[in-house]
Amino acid sequence: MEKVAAPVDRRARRRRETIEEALDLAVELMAEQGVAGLSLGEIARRMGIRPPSLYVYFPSKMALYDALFNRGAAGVLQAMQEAHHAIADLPTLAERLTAAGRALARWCLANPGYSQLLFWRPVPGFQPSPEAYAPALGLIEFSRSWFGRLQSEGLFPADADIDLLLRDWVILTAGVVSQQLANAPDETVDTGRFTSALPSLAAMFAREHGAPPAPPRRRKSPVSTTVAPSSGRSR
Amino acid sequence: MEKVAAPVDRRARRRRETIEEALDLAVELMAEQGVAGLSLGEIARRMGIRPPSLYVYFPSKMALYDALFNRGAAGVLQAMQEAHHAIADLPTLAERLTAAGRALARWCLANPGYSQLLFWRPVPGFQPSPEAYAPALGLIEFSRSWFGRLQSEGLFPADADIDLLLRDWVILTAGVVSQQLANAPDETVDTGRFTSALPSLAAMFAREHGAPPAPPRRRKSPVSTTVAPSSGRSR
DNA sequence: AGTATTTCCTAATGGTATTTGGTTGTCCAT
DNA sequence: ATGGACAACCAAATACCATTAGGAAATACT
Repeated sequence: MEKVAAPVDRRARRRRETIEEALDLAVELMAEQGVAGLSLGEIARRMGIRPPSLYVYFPSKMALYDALFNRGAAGVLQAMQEAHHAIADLPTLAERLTAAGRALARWCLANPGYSQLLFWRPVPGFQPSPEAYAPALGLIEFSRSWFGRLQSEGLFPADADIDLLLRDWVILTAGVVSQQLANAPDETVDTGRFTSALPSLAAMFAREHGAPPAPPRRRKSPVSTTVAPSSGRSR
Repeated sequence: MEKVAAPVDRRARRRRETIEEALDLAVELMAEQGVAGLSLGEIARRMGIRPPSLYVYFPSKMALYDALFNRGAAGVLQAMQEAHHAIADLPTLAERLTAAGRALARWCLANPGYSQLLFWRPVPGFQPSPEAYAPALGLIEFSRSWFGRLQSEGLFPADADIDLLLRDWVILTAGVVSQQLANAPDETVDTGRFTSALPSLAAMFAREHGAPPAPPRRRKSPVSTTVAPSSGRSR
């Protein structure tokens, strides 16, 4: 009774590995064929097992979608958290918004399968379970606290309604990502015909909702400060 | 040989009616279950015929999707054209943009089945045929000419790039509709948590890209004119 | 009336998700 | 090491799906 150092079964480990393998293949398939193109049979085929054997690991296809939703949401959340280390150093509001939008767009274009599942509702009866939805809530909370920090730093007016700002910003980024994914999913973030609108959209949003840039001890604010290097400025 | 007055067969007429009936039922089904929930069997069941009989009217399910895409695109186009009769009378740029956005959102929320098919790409191998896509191009062209008219009227600066403006505006409206459809398709345009952002978004867009409102015969443009009741403006 | 065409059917094929029941192998305790 | 518990897998079967093939009935045209 001294087996000490193997408390967690090797079997449980192998099981988790198998589940991960199935999910990886599912993501691959979704990226190839879209969410609706996902088939348990094809996953099983690529794993070298028969379709019914997948039911050892997932009680239904919906459960697989649920796991995918969870993984996807966790993936975006992590990508955004990592991106924000660099973003926090950027000086202006417009630059930070642009960088955040680009980070999101980059992840979405790199993971179109996940993105469809997360942002559209392509599966008829599918509603993510609370556990699967948790990281999505985490992303919302993360974004909200980010906006809160921006407000604390004085980049948003102190009296602004953070939730309204966030709603509008989410709409903007959702529009960019949605259009890019639907119309030209193979373009890159840099050359994408919609993602390339991010700098000018962020600049617009910053001009509309940002706080005046730290009044530099003069009476009149300068006419032209250093804003983002955007192209399509009209005014 | 005097049958004169029946040039177009009654059979052709009945055929068209049957096709219309099938498409109507398909739209109904898409609205209920989403695009992926569409099944030829269910359409046939509701028509009172057997599934294979549908192949008399559509060579494949893709052809049915194609017809639906065509119908949907024609529907939005018509809705937007009709809406623009009233829109053209509105005084300010922001009001016109808001009204246009609301008209689009209204149609999309009323026709969620079509909307999914048109704006997302939920069907794995489906690419609309040129004929089916024609009215979608018509909508783009209609929007572009609308923006051109706005520019001629002086609501957009004369040197503005209409295509860039349109791209950004499309992104905005796509974001609103996409978020509303994905997260709360049952809310109305007026109470929708995303569609209700349209006025403020349109105002932001108008302030960013609109031409100054009819320079009142003074040398310097006034510092603070009567703009929309927004809170945080930076410049 | 006869003929061609349209419309609908039944039957069948191969795909899907899923359930059932059985077989093999792996692990653990005795 | 042997027996029992459990995991992983499979074959077979069900029910749905899109689709094809071939035939029967209705419809229109000559």
